[in-house]
Amino acid sequence: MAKTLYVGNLPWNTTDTALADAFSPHGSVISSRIITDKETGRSRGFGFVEVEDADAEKMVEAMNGSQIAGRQIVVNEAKPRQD
DNA sequence: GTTGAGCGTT
Repeated sequence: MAKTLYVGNLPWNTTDTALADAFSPHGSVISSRIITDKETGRSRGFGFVEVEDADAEKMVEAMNGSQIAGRQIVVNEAKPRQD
């Protein structure tokens, strides 16, 4: 089982690996992805991190308001994209 | 070489 976490307010140079590296010590990270613009190919400044269901709540509590690359980030449970 | 609220693709 896994849950998707929405991560916003990320620096432009943040990568999916940086997200996984930042969330890994706080719980089990299944996968991580940074959303990039389809037209420009550049980072949109936010991404998604898939983590274990049991750790999802802890990840949000631990990482929400935290800082990545010197910038404060926003962490929430992502809206269900598909049922 | 820019920007800053917002929820993504196979």
